[in-house]
Amino acid sequence: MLKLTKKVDYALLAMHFMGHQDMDQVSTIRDISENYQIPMEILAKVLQKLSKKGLLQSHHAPKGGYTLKRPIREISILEVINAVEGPIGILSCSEGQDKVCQQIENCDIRSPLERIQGKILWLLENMSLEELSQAVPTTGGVIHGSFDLLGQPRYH
Amino acid sequence: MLKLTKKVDYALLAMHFMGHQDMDQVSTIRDISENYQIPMEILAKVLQKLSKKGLLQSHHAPKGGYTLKRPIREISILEVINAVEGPIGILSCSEGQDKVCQQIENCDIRSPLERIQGKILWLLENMSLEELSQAVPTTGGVIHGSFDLLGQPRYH
DNA sequence: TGATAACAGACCAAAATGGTCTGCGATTAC
DNA sequence: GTAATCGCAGACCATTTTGGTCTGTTATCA
Repeated sequence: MLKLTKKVDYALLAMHFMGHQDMDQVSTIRDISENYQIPMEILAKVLQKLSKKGLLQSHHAPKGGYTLKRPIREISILEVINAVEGPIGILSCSEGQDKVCQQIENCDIRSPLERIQGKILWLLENMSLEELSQAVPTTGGVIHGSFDLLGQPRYH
Repeated sequence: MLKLTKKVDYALLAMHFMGHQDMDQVSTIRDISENYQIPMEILAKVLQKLSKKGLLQSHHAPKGGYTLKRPIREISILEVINAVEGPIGILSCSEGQDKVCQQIENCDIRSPLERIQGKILWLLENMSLEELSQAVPTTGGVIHGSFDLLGQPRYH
């Protein structure tokens, strides 16, 4: 229920891993899977998807591996999710066009839920992988009068 | 992936249904399931959970059924979700305490993801069931200089 | 006291998810 | 040129989650 999949977790970890190396340094599946204890085969598939979607550059050869195609600050969480799981929809009726939702004609709550969904997507789209590296500030340091998108105070 | 379950859909629809009747008018499972084409048995369980959590008042007797315990404007989407599915966590490692996440010790992305989760919960907590009834404005009518929590314009 | 409503839980089927296995294709160091 | 090292591809399977069914019980009231 409203949960990210393991594959997304793995993708985020892998991207994060590569983001903390030189742009031109290759990382192999083995490197990453050993670092995070992720099964190699499944990580392989995840990285394949990421490279198909243009987030990674693959280089198959000895001494090959993957590199980032863009710096992590230019890649959003949403892009990663979309790459490995396809477009997301929180509505249970938003999946296949073939199957028809039984409730659709009487469903008066659809459009408001879509608004919520839009906001969630907005959140994910506007958080970059770079921010995944930033620890959350613990004490003090608020910037007076400055608030983020959810009305929470910004920190120095 | 990041999707609401049918049970939550059913719960929201049922609450919405009851919200548009007099507070003291009872609705039966049959009423609601017929209105939305929802299987009776499963709707029954959903409503049971809602009444156990104190969102509904049940009255079992002939001419009995369910009534809302509070007006819908005082009930958040999050409350409904929590009632039927339990507390939500977008992290795939946030489930059971018994199972240990393989990546936990090297997981450097946990706390940022928890921030995202917090924001999503905030969204769901701050949208009431009443808002589920409000259609989204289509054209014009923006209030100049007024924006909602996501920086989107407010409407008249 | 029996009809009508909710309550309870075992049970099952389908789908999503996480993971394994097996083999192929590309590149390059030697 | 060829063998080692890397990614690519897809069939396959086990587990978990989800959606739904079935059977029977309990409470209330006309």
